[in-house]
Amino acid sequence: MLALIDCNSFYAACEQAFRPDLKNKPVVVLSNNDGCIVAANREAKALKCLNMFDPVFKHKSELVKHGVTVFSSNYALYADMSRRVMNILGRFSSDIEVYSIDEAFVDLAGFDKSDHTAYGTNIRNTILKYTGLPTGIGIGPTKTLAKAANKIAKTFPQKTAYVYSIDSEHKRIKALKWLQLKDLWGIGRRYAKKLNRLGIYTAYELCMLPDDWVRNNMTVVGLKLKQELEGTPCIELEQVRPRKKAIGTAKSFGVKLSDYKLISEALAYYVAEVAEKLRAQNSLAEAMMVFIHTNQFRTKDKQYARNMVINLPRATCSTTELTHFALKALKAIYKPGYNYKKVGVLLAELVNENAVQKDLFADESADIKQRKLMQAMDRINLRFGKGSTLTAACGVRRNKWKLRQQNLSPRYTTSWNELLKVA
DNA sequence: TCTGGGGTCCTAGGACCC
DNA sequence: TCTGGGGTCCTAGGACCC
Repeated sequence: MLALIDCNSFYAACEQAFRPDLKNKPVVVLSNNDGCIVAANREAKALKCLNMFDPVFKHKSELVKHGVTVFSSNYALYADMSRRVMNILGRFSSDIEVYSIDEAFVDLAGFDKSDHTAYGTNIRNTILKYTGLPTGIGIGPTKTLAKAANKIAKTFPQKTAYVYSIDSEHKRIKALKWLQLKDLWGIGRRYAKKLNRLGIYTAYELCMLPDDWVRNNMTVVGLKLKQELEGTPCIELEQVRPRKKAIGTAKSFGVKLSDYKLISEALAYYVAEVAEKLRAQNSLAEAMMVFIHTNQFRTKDKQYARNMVINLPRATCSTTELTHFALKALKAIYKPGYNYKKVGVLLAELVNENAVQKDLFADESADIKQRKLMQAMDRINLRFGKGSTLTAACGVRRNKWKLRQQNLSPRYTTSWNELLKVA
């Protein structure tokens, strides 16, 4: 049996954990640049008028009217709270897959069958006690059924107390008949629509379809999903996160930008970010894509979007080397006279640093020096905070292009200067 | 005025190899 | 009239996840 532990309204709950005054009050969290609503707690969802991913400016008046507290995204806080939750899970089982920032699969093999729900409740109570974060826990024989059980746990809290286990054939059938296709893990908008047109609305009805049909119309991914719903595990627990195959970043500017120098400084900063992630997973990049575009929502503005792929002359993880090529690409695709909204970089063709063929004629001493420099930078930034050391190409005018974050909460758990004050 | 960001996997078809 | 057989690699597009 597998358990899926998932934090309820994770971002909003992280904010509330340090703001007891907001208990039982509506809270939403916004995307980068305070653009869209990306998280809402139960109280905020109950207002109905706040659609997830709607731009926040469309809801200004409702937010004020209902006294909703609004936060900018505080990823330093969420990442640290996530780490704490995962550490707690580690006490309960050594077989864990951290699936996303707010959920994890836990293998319950070896635990007493009759006690899965009690065990889940124990996990839930421990996380709540140590972090202040409420969770929902679903238990089932496959990942997909654990996901489904989780959905049931969260939908019927009065009946389940946020823990539900699909541990009998009877419960499995009942769950499948209740589960709407659109709520299934692995069924997105497209497939839901397609199946609905054929008169198929529940997970149970999906399972009634012949395997061949599912295979032909929904690829092997759909077939695996069906078999998982039937109780046959097809999706393995991935305890070790595989290395990423691509690492990218692209953030909208807080304001529209036209100036080449400013855009290049933002790009250099993003390159430093992705290069640090690249080194953290011991990979090198063999290719890079740089792109830039204007704001498609400003229909009156002239629009422009372009990208450029560069095959790097050799695999590298050096920020300075990557910056050099990124700026070269930007120079090639930048056109003056546009209001730009976003610039981004994607590192691709990532290879393990130990599996790379070296240049037979290269001067190794320069590489070693460069490697040490990067290690020093990474250590300084880890200890003294993001951006403590940067390349000169990043400039000193971050405030000209950085994210808009007007309702940012303190980094309560990761910065000495921002600790929670108790009066 | 203001509209997110970061990923993965699968398939079909074309180009190419021997 | 008849035109092989067995493969790999790449890409664009479509689907999905959080």
